[in-house]
Amino acid sequence: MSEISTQDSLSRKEREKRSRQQDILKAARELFVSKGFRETTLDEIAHHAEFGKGTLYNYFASKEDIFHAIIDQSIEDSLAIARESVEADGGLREKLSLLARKTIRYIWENGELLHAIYHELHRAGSAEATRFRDIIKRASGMWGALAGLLQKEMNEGRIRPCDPEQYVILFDGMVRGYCFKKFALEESGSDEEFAQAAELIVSVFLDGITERNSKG
Amino acid sequence: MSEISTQDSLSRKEREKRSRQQDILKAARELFVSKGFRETTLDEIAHHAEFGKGTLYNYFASKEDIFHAIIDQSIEDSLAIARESVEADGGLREKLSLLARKTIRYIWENGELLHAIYHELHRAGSAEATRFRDIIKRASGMWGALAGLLQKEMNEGRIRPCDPEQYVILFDGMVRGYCFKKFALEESGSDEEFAQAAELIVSVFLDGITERNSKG
Amino acid sequence: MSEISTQDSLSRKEREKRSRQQDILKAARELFVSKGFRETTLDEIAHHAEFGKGTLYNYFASKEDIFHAIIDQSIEDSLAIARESVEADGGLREKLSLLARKTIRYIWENGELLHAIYHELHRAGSAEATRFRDIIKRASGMWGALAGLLQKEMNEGRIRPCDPEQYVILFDGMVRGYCFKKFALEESGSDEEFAQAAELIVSVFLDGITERNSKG
Amino acid sequence: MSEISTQDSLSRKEREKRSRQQDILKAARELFVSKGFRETTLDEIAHHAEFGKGTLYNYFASKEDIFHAIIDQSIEDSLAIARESVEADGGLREKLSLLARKTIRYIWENGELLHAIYHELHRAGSAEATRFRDIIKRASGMWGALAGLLQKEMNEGRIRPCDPEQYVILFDGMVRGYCFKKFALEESGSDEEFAQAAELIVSVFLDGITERNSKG
DNA sequence: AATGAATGAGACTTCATTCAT
DNA sequence: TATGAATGAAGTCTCATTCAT
Repeated sequence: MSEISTQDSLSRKEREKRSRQQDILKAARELFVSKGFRETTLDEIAHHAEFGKGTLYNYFASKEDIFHAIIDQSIEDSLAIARESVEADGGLREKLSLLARKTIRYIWENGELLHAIYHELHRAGSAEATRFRDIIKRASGMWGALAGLLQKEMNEGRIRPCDPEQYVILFDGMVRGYCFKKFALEESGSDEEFAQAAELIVSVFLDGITERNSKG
Repeated sequence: MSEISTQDSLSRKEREKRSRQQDILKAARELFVSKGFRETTLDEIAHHAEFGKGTLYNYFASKEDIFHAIIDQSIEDSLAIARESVEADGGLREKLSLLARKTIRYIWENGELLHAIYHELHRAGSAEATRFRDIIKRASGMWGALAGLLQKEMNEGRIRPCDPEQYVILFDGMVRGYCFKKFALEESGSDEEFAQAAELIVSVFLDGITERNSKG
Repeated sequence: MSEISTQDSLSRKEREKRSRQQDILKAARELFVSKGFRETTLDEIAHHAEFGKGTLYNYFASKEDIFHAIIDQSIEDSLAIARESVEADGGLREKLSLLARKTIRYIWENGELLHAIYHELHRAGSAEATRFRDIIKRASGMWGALAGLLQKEMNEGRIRPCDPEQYVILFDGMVRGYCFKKFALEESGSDEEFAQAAELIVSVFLDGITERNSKG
Repeated sequence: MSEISTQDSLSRKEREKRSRQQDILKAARELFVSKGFRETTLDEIAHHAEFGKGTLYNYFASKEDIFHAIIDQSIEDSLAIARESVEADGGLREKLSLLARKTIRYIWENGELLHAIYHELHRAGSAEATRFRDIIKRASGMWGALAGLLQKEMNEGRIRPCDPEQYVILFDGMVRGYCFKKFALEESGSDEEFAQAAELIVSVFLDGITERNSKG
């Protein structure tokens, strides 16, 4: 009995701990999204999370630790988007289109956070290489499912043979290129607009920009 | 005659000042490239430039000023690459190919700096918006020449009608997407490799990835 | 009951905060008195207050803020002296005499601080004019009570009609003139000496220096 | 001959040196008057004097030295004012009146400089005591002539017996008190206004503020 | 477990002074 | 003699982290 109660207690404690962690991450994420990592102070995070500053250190070892947890979350998000799109109904074009739309929207809503992540990843290139190398690998794996899809199409001769990962990278690049330019210069964006951009990207990706109207 | 000597003297001073500025920029650039802007201290810049800390302030008003000067340089570089590529001999495919190769190489050599710039531009989104908005505009203008090229092709019915700037953005996105993935994960890169990547990008951009062998 | 305990707790915190603020002000005041505002560094204040440098910023927003708090204290002191003297028993001569004695003593004990304040007020003449203009006005208001007293005497024909504030300024000038000269040149001063000076000042103020022995 | 020429040359050099010193002092004084001593940088002085920064060190050993030279000048000015007033035609009342007017005007025109001097003198109280003690003594001596005048009147029974220096201090205090209050709160001042204030001060000094109309 | 006052290293910037030309 | 580029000590302020309560 005491065991069970202890178990329960621990389990409850564990659950509560997770819950508090999530509260903190949520608060931190909101601030990172709007101000960037470097520019957000622990005081702000603590205040926004409605905890004492010291309390944060009961859940995370350092400010960086909080950030890494958020990076993990974000990678999960991206992986989910990729998975959902690949598993959606329809053919390649539809899946790519969905992926592009979802990605654009996600970047739109998390722009600054993604940028902060990007920054931190880069910065790590030299310093804590190993740790971050892993993170990047995981993030890259995000495109694995899509690469698999392309490989299948390739096998069936519907798209040109090539390293499918390369294709994925280029597709991703177009999406991000669009977002960077768009969000750097304009303040507003509508779903409709994003859908149009997604169509253009998919269209260029699949068909290129060369006109092939000819044909007698 | 005394005028000439005066002129010479002034000119020498001016030249020396420029030279020192370049020395400082070079040192700062190297540090920014390897550590990022925020992470580089004035002490480090001064030491690396082999000047006293105070001396830097005879040439630049602030740490930010140094950074802006470097951004300007980099934008000039990029504009030059775009211009050279557009004005090169050959057709659209050759020009795009050249542009891609040059850009990849430039990013390869200046990756961290470009990232630092990108970071700083983003960070400014809210604060000193106006100033940086201008910088981004200038940097974007970089693609104007290329857009003009596409417009011409469009007019002659050789590529699908669309906002040419959009096309440029997607092309640029693919180039940068390739670089990001490549340089984040690998330490080495050869000209040959870059050339292959450039070909792939141009090929996808112009023709898409869909196979069109068939056709009786 | 829990409310009361909460109240107590809050009150204790608040009281402690005030107490620490006073500790810091006391330390700062001592240094300002002996070295002047500009010449006192935050490190010195922190060390003398036996706090870490950063701790000061938990209580005051800036070095200037500390100084302003001290100015406020000093103005309160002066206002209190003026009020007490005016409300003291006795006629005009006795009140003025008391005021002079108290003021001399106060200046004697706080000379350098007052000077530092004076300096800072002056310095502000051009820059943060508005803020300091207010402080000066408040400090000037200090003489309002005395001016009222003179006005009453004037109404009753006992002193020559004139803007009573002007009179107050002149009286104050004599007191400060005495202090400046005295304290600049001599290191010691006794209550007796101060009382004599006060008598002389009041005597000149009320009767002038002209001999009117004549009579019969 | 060579001796004479050398003498001439030295003399010319000496004269030129003095002249340059005066140029520098003039420039520095103008800046000190408008910005205070601490707040004026050597760069500003050099630029305003139209000399190179290093050149200043050929004429003065330090920034402080420049300031001391200006203090000396200012003391000379004050001594001159005192002397002129005492030697002017008329009786005591006229002389005092002239002195008050001249002093008010001088303070009006050199307020910030005088304040800076006052500040520096005070600051020295503890540090370079000896040097400044001398300066203050000299400055005090400024009132010697006036004290002598009062002594004479005293001897002839026209003013109440007392240490004449004390009287001078009080007179001076009234003048400065008026100026402080006036200049701290108002931006403008006319000669007429100053003359009225001077009359009031002299009147209070000589006759006090007590009404003595009556007398049966 | 929760708190937030305390800490102090470290960042950027200023400016009087020096010294090679 | 005149110059001003170079210097670096010193100043104010920030903030991630610790620790006593």
